Amino acid sequence: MSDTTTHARAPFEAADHDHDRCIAEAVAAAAELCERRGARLTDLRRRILELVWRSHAPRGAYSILETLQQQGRAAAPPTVYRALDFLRAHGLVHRIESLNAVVGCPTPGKPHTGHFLICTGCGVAAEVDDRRIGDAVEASAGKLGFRVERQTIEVAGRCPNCQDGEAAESHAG
Amino acid sequence: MSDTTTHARAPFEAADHDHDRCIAEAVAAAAELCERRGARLTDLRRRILELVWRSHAPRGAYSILETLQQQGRAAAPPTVYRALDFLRAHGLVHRIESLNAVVGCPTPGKPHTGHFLICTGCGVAAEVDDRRIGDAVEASAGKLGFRVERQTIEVAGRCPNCQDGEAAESHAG
DNA sequence: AGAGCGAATGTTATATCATAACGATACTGC
DNA sequence: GCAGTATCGTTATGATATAACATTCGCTCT
Repeated sequence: MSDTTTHARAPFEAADHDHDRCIAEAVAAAAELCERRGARLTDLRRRILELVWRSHAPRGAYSILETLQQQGRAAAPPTVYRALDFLRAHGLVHRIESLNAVVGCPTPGKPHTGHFLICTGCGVAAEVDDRRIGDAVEASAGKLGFRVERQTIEVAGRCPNCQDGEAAESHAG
Repeated sequence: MSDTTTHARAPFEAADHDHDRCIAEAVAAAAELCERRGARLTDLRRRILELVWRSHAPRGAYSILETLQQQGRAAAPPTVYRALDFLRAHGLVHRIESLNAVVGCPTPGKPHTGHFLICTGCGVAAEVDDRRIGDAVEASAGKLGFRVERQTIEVAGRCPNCQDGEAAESHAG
C-alpha cells in the first residue's frame, strides 16, 4: 500500500503480476487495520485471509476449508464461516452472492460499496470504484423514496484477457 | 397489461392494491408470451408462476414446494427447480441471488436487465428500469475493457412504507 | 502465579439450497 | 398408431450454511 502502481486494483491488467505481493500487502493492511480498531487478527483469521487472497477469483468456504485441512489444521465448516464473518465485518473480504464465495477487498478501511466485474473465463473478480454506479442506484432509489442500506452489484462477463480465444477457462488469479 | 396504472411496476406505492389482478395479469402475459414463442406453459409451470406471484416478495424454491404439496400435488425439489428454470429462461421470473429466491418479472418480453430494490422491512422487491444504472455499469466496465454479459444488481434497504415505524416486518406483498 | 471472565475455536449435528440420474408419462409430427 | 422429444415423478445425493454446546485462549485483576 505504499506505491502508486495499485497492484490489487486492476487485476485484469496484470495477469502476470507478483501475486505474493498482493497477499503480503493485503495481510499487512489487515493487520494494521485490526490493530487500529483493537480487533484481533488471530492466526486462524490471518491464514484464512491469506487463502482468500490466493487468487483474485472468489473462493467458496468449503474450498478454503479443504485447504485448511490439507495444511494440517483441525477444521469444520463453522471454523471457516466464523472467520469469514469476522473478515467481512471488518471489510477485509466481500461476499459474492452470485457465486456463494468471498474475495479479498483491495481497499479495506476505505468506505465504499463493493461493485464487481467477474470474468466468466478466468474467474477473476475486480472490484471497481466508480461513484457513478452508486450514484445512479441512489438516484433511482430516491425517486421511489427507497432508502439504500446495502448494494449488491455483481457484473459477469469477459475480461480483456479472456475475450480473444474466448475459451480460456484457466481460473487462475 | 392493458392500462396505464402499471400495477406491478411500483409495488411500494400500492401496499393495498388489488393483488389478484397482479397475478392474473402476470399469468396472462406469460401465456401470451409462451404462445408467441411456441413454448409450453404447462399447468405445473403456470401454477408455480402463480405461487411466485403470490406476493411481491422473492420466494424460495422450498417455500413454493411446500405450498405445492399442500395443494395436493406430488412434488419434489426438482419439480420446482425445473419449472423455475423454464420461467427464468423465458424471463418470466428473476432470481435474487442475495436471497436464494425468485420474484415475478413485471415486464417479461421486454429486453432489460433486472435491477432490484429489496425492502428489508416488508420483503418486497421492486424491479426498477433505469437506464442510467446499466449505463454506468457499462461505462465503468468499458474503461477496463470488460465485456458485460449479465448484471446482478440487488439493492437492500427500506421502502417508503417501512421507514416510519422502522420495525414493520410484515413480509406481505 | 492463579482466579475469573469474555472471546475465540473445536466439535457434533442438522438445516437449507440445489442437482444428478433414471424411469414413467404426455405431447407432437408423421 | 408410432417414433421421438419434452415434461414430470422419484430417489438419492451434493453443496452451502448454521445451531448448540464444549473447550481453550488471552487478558485483567489481584
